[in-house]
Amino acid sequence: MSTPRRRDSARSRELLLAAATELFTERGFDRSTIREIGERAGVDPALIARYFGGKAQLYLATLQVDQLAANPPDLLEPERAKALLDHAAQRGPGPIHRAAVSPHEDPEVQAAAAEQLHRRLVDPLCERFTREGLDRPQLRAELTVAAFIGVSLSRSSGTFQALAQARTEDVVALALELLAPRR
Amino acid sequence: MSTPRRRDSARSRELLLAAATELFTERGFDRSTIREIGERAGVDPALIARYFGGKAQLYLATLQVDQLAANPPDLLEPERAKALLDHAAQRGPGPIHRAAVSPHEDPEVQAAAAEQLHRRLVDPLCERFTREGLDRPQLRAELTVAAFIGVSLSRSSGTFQALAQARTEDVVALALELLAPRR
DNA sequence: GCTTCATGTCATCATCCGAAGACATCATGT
DNA sequence: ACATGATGTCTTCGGATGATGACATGAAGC
Repeated sequence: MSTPRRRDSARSRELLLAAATELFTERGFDRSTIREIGERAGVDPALIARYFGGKAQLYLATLQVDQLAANPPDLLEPERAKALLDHAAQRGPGPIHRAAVSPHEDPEVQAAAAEQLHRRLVDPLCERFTREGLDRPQLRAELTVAAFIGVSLSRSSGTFQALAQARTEDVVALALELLAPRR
Repeated sequence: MSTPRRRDSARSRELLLAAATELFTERGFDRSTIREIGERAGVDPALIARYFGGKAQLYLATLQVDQLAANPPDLLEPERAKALLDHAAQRGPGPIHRAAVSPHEDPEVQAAAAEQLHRRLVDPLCERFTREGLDRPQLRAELTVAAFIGVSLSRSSGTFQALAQARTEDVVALALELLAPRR
């Protein structure tokens, strides 16, 4: 068995990354402090500067690891939509979702978030719409993703009671009924 | 003609309120500072404390004045939806919209925002759905408003190019095509 | 004119934050 | 064992922010 080393930079790095993902997910970038991140990770926050360069770079790192990473989800597939909403409901909306509605101050950071958002959500939808021969596929895709993100974020915000309390299956069913293009 | 008094608390109050509405709309509550508000209003920021009690209370005051105040908009009426999206595109999403996706830290403030959101957007839709005999009218209404807000906020964030650049009429038409309940 | 209160200006405080660096401690190679 | 670099801990700095109160100034009543 591998002896648990008392000092392990890789492990510290990952602990910080995981804690940062949690906090950025729960409260967003601005309201998360590197002290909180360090506390949750059980790692001194000064190491954030050493291993990532700073809070902004740590945020960029979390974007790369965000759980959407799996095969590109197609929002119009009920199982995928449900999985995404479930994930958001249980662990909060991902940093990428937040970036869609409240842009980051640093343009570089915002651009990175936008790139992830497109690659993982918009582009797959756009391809689907193109395949289906719908007009304005890009606009349709962005509109759909924006609406989906609005629902996902609103569900976590506590502002909409019925939306937050409804079972995910019901939300997905209703949303797809509304969002699915007319045949 | 009324002599413009060099000292006029009512005027100072309104200048602060107007400037605060602008800034909260542009950058949200957290990223707006009372110094910026005072600067834009041409009024000393210390007067915020005197006339409103503090930054949070000033925010509450802006919620009451938010431009949605006019007759309850029905999102499914194209003219109303276009007006709301146009307004958001030109002057930024209102503070109420932001509150739906990123809850305020202070529960009291958040509750006030939620109340406005329901009174002005959710409730009218819910009544409409009820009249039309649709099931789950409350859930439908919240879902629709959440989606609409996602679109509105995303349009202003610069994350979605096609969505931001498309003419408002086209966005509304496409959104209504997607959102309108099946007949 | 003088008083008195409303209104406005300014300086300062306490707090929080991200960043940086000094210093301590452990691991590893020789 | 020792030297050296990696890793971790702690303190401190500079800046920003909201709040507060002391003080100044104008307005209104007498």
